[in-house]
Amino acid sequence: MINSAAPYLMDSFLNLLNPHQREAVCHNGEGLLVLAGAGTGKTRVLTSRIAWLLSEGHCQSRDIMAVTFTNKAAKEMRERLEVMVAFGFSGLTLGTFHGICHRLLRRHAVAAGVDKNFQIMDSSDQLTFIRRLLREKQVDEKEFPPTECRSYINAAKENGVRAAAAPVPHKRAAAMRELYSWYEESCRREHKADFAELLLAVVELLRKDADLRTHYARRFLHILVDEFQDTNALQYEWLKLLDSGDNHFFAVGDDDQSIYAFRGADPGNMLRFQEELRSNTIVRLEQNYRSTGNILHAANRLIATNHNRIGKNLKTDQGGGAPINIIRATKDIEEAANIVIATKQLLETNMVADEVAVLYRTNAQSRLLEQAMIEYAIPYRIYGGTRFYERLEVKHALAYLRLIAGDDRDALIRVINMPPRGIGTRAIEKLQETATQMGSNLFAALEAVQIPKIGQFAALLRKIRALYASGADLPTLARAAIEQSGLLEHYSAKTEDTERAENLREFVNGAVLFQTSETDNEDNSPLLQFIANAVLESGEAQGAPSNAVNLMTIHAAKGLEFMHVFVAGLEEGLFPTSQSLNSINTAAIEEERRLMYVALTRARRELSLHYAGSRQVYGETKYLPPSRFLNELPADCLSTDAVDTLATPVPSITSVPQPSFQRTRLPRPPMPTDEDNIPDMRYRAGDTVLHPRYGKGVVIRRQGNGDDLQVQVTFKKLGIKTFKAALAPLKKISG
DNA sequence: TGTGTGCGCATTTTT
DNA sequence: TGCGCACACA
Repeated sequence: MINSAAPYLMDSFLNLLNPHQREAVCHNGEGLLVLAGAGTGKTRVLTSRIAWLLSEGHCQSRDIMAVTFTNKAAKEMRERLEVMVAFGFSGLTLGTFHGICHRLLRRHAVAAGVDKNFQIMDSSDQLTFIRRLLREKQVDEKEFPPTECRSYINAAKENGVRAAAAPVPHKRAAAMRELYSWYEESCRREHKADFAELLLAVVELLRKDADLRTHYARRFLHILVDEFQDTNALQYEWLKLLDSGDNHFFAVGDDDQSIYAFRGADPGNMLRFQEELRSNTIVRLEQNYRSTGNILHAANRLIATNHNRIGKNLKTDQGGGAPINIIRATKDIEEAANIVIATKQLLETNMVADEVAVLYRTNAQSRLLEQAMIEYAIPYRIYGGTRFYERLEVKHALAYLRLIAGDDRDALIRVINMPPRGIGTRAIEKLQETATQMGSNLFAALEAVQIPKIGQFAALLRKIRALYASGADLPTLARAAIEQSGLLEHYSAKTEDTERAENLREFVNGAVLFQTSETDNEDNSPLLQFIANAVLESGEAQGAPSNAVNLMTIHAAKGLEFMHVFVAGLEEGLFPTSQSLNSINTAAIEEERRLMYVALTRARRELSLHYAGSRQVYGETKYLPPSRFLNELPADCLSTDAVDTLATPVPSITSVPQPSFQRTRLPRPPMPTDEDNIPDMRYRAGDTVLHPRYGKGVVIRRQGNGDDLQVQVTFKKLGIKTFKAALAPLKKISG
């Protein structure tokens, strides 16, 4: 059967690959781990692999599953495949972990014990849900902050653990577990699923249903996983459950780019994968097609400082290129100005704005940069804003659709008075009481309660639900949701809200588009699919000017590349963050270093690294020394200015390395409860200390250990003083 | 019911 | 320092 790329076409694609890439693409053994460095063509390898499998007749498209983390990555793979696989690849399972599990869960809802019409909660929906639950159970939100509860629940789920099985090491954990248990119960009762639930429910289903597991494990002869270093315990278990014993796993990842360990991602899964999923070969992709020699050299050297890594070295055929700049500013505002002025000069020499990026560690840093961009009239775009389906007005519109689809309590509360129709807290309380008296839910009470305005709302609800029952299509429903509800009118009336009204119209456009392009011909209604899609794929952040300088966190920059990259805020306490410096676990600082590695490897041609002598942090002026990462770069790829800059002692920590702690491989060492247990932790760079005579100062450097520990403290007026930590009358104020 | 005020908080966040 | 959220008020 011809279902794939014509052979001659495939040959031409194979010819584009280097020997290592080809080795991976044409791998014939069982499993394969591809260690793909930054800019080494990993997407090309993944897509070529699929094209090769099909063209060589190893399998049909329906036998392949390719999993990514982001919708963007899935989309990119799909687009590239469309070019490569001439005869199409319908039947191929390609999507995110969550997207694929979502489909499985809908298909096997009954077997999994969930309602077929379950609704997905995004993280903000989840928080609202938890808040309501806490209120219902009369739990003090001060004592159990909803966000902490959410983290607890998500972390448990991502480790594959239900409330019933959650460990209780201490009293608080017992309380958390009970909360988790209530949460599970409420989710079940109200047909809600959070993100992690999509995976956990499928994992549990596969755990218990051997037939189903065998079915899928046999079906997917080839399972390809992108960004394997980012998999968490639950995702890994899911993959393992799909192991039939003789299907083929193809994992692509880079442990050096693991920057989501803080969220439960475990790069150790790469090694586990090798052992447990029959991959006795690693193919290393080290030929980099992105950056100049200097940039790669710097990145290689920096990351070599990390102990806990599989190990690889990027190389390039390009020359050294421009040396890396390191630029010191006296203060943060000046740093922003330096970057923006340099950007302006680049643009004047015909650099395309899109090809310039300013990267930073924390979102808070974007403010000064943004101001400077405005001041110098440079078009810019900040990534990380509110995405389309996360916008307030769009969430309202979506809530109306949810109400059409079924009894959704949170959706009801959200829009019962949106647009305002005179239903206040008092009325809602009454509604709630009625529901309790009836021994039923809010929706039953809606029809029973004797409040005219609620009666009107109930009528509205009946009307749009009737529309659905009569078979109205998705765009009609979307239009009804914003028009009959009065939402559109409400936002159109306010001149300052024209953008919101515009977004609501865009919402309807989205529905029209979804209706026509809808590829997922499962047995679910387009309405449910549309809602789920909105949550799982909440869309681009914003449509800023098309050609603009890119401002984003380093996390957001992963996977992207730019001709010229500025990295801002390279200071101890900011990057690496003070939290990572204070951590007794070296894993934290290693993750920061990987983040730096990601930042460096975004640049194709030029790289400028910036730091400031002082910075406003939460209204306080902090004097932070330059980041250790700057000192970890080899001098021979830096500009001479850069070397001088680093050598200038302002406040200097030049080449004195921070005391490196013994690298233990303990997964999670116990957190210290009392700082005094570990005297070395008393003073860290960036800490604010109080001296009886000199006043407030900031620790900029520490040397030695135990009783010999010396700290250098910079005082606003007196400058830098050195103290013996054991003797000095210093008191730590913050850090 | 919408508006104001003040408190508390403040890495990173693919789904 | 700046904001987002919770609560108090008119």
